[in-house]
Order: sequence, then C-alpha cells, then structure tokens
Amino acid sequence: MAPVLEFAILGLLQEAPMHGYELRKELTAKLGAIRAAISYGSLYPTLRRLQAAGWITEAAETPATAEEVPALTSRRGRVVYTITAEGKERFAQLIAQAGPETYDDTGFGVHFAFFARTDQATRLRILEGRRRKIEERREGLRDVLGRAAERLDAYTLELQRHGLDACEREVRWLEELIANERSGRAPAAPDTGTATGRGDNDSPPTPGTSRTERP
Amino acid sequence: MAPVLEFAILGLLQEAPMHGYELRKELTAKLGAIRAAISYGSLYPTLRRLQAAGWITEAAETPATAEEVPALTSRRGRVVYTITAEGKERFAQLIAQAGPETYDDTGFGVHFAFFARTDQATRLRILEGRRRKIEERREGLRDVLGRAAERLDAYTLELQRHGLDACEREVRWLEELIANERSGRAPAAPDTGTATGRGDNDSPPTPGTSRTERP
DNA sequence: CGTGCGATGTATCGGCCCGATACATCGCGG
DNA sequence: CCGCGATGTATCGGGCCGATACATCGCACG
Repeated sequence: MAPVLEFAILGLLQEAPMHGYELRKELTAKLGAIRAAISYGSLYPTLRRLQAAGWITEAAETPATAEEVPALTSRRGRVVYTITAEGKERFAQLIAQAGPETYDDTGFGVHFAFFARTDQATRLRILEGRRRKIEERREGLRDVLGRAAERLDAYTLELQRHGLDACEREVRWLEELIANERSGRAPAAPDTGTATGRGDNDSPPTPGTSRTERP
Repeated sequence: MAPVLEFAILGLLQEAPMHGYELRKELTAKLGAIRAAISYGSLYPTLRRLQAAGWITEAAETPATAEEVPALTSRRGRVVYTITAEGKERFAQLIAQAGPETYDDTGFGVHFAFFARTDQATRLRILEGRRRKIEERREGLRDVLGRAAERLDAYTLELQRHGLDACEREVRWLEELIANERSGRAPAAPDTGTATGRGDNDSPPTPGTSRTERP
C-alpha cells in the first residue's frame, strides 16, 4: 500500500528536484541505516509509477537554448524529477495514515527518517506503534528461548539470544525517544542532559521549514 | 542464486519430513530472529521449485488402506515433503560456496541458523565475511555522521547513530563468536558446557520430531 | 444440540524490490 | 591515446510478501 521507495522519493523531492542518480545517492545517505543501497531496478520503475499517478513530473534537462549546444554527441540528457502539489498531498496523507506496515523494520525506518516533516502527535503514535511491535517480537523470542530451547541447537539459540538483545535495546531506545517527544524537546541528546545548546531550528517542531527552494 | 527459503527448507527437511504448515511453523521458530513469519506466498512456490529441481519429493498423506476410511468428506490430504539425496547434496553445496549474499542480513542469519550442520572452517569463513561487511556498513555510517552531518536533520542523524550502534554491537558479537570458533569451543557458552564438539555427519539423531501424527 | 470460532491446512495473485546486466559520456592519469 | 572510475539511464528475471480464498477439525458457549 505504501511502499518504502514511494514514501522516500516523495519526501526527498520536497527538498529539491533531482535526477535519478542524485536521488539514489541521497536515498542511500538518508536510509543508509536501514537499507544498504537502493537499486535502480526499483528506483526507475517507482519513478515511472509516481509520474503515472501524477505525483511527480519528469523533464529532460535541456539547456536554455538547445540549438547553440553542439549536437555532435547527442548525449542522453539527465531527467529531472519534480514533485507536484498532488505529490505533496500524497506524502502528507502517507504520513497521516499509519498501517501495520508502518511498524515493520523498513517501514518504520523510512518514516523515522522523515520525522522532521511529521507533526509531533504522529511521531508519538508511530514510535509507540513500533515499540508495541518490537515488544511482541521480543516476547516471541523469549517464548522460543524458554519453551523450545531443548529442540534447537546451540547456534540457533545464540541467534535468538542476539535477536532478543537487539529487541530489548531498541525498546529502550524507543522509550527514550518517546520520553523526549512528550517533553517537547528535540530528537535525542547524545549524553549530556545539560542545555542542548544546539541548533534550535533544525526543524523538529515545525515541518514548515521551507528552506532550500531551488528554482 | 541461493534464496533464503530454499536453504532453510533443505536444512529443515533433513531433520524430518514435514507438510507445509508444520514447515512454516518450524521455519518461523528457527528464523524468528531474522524474519517475522514466512509467508505461504513464498513457501509453496519454493516447495514446488524444489520439487521440480528434484531436491525434495511431495507425497499426499494417504492412510495405509484408503478404502476403509469414510470418504464422505473428501478432505484434501496434507502433502508431506521429503528431502532427496540430491537435496542433501545441494544443501551441502550451498553451505560450501559463500557468495556476497551470504553476508547480508538475512543470508547470514539463515546460514548461522544452520551452523550445526556446517563445518568449523566454513563457520569461521562466514563469520569473518559477515564481520567485514558490517565493518564496511559501519564505516559508511561514520562517514555520513561525520561529513554530511549538517546536511541532515536531527531525526535522520539519530537513526544513523542507532544504526551505527547496532553495527558496533554486532561486530563485538562476531568477534566473540570468532574467538570461540578458533578455540574450538561450542557456539557461545552462557555457563554450561554440555554437548560440545558435534557436527560430524549430515544426519544427526532425530530430535524426536516424529510425533504429532494424528490420523 | 447447534453454532460459531480459532487452529490447522493448501494454494494463488498482484506487487515491491533487488541483483545482474547493458549502454553511453566525461575527466583524468598513465 | 587508452583505460578506468564516476556519472547517468534503463530493463529483465526472480524472490519474497500481504491479501485472499477455501476447507476441515475440535471445542466452548449458549
């Protein structure tokens, strides 16, 4: 329903129009923690899908006056993708509605990556939904480690233990983030709880940070 | 080349023949740490593919004498899947050859889950390959957090930080496992040292999974 | 005694996303 | 001048998932 790439592309193109290659680089930088590298085999078909839906437009990058450029080498021009008003609307709608897929690993990751464009109430809702999901996974792993321990070999058990550890760690992380959200503060303070003297307008509260409008 | 499901199914069917539903449950228990739940939409096609390749056989579960059973309700019999000699060979081959996909998240997970059927040298090779891959991911995240920090918002940075933390943690985990392997000890010893030094044959004693035969 | 409901059980379909692959240009160093 | 890595667009086959459909069994609840 709300594929990861679609969401991420609509989110990124709101900062600036881009061509495919650039988009992939930004995508990889932004989602590096949850995805190794976005494949062109999914990027280009998704772009075409988004254009068919009217959420983005693609325009061949043409010099101001095409004639004066030597046409000796008819280089295939880069295709620049720009988000439309409907696309922005679509993105807002995808943020608002949180389905079950919002809480799986990649779904949550991409939503989190665009929390700067998400209002606080929705951020809180997503964080709590994710926490619930991870808690369920944690209970499942505990069950297996408890009940079916003797049916599994030592390596499999070690794998479960490592997974369980990761779950517990993520729950703690989420708890911290939730507490921060509730207190109205910025995302997360690395260690020192004294005076987060950082950049204030990094756009935690207002998604209306309309900077980087490149014509 | 070596899809996760194919590997896992061949590994599981070496313990006992199973029908689809049971297979899915075992799969979910064994891979619970790396996969939420195996979908039938991938399980059944994979089973058919494996049969077409001659690595498993499927047999309709028929009562000993079909006639005496009341055929009033023509219940669709369960289909029991059994691994063939070629299947065992294929599994051994999949273990031996470690490609790049052996070290990604799910690929490594499923290989690790069947380490009890893997010789020590290969275990070591896989653990080190995985470590290398995670170290690369870690460096990538450090780069982004270092170089492109000001280009990203606070939430995205927090996501990268969390991912980086997970990488560092997994590297430590792998180091520990590698050290254990080198010392010839069992996987990871919380405390007890029971049942070490296994992995001799390709068909260990049946873990009594032949129960639950309800006619 | 019926009735519904959850577990068991097999199976298909549409769709996302990936890895491999192909092709073309540009700038730079050997 | 030639290769080689970065830039750049694009397709194809295939694995895996979520939704969906259909059928049986045992049991609790009214």
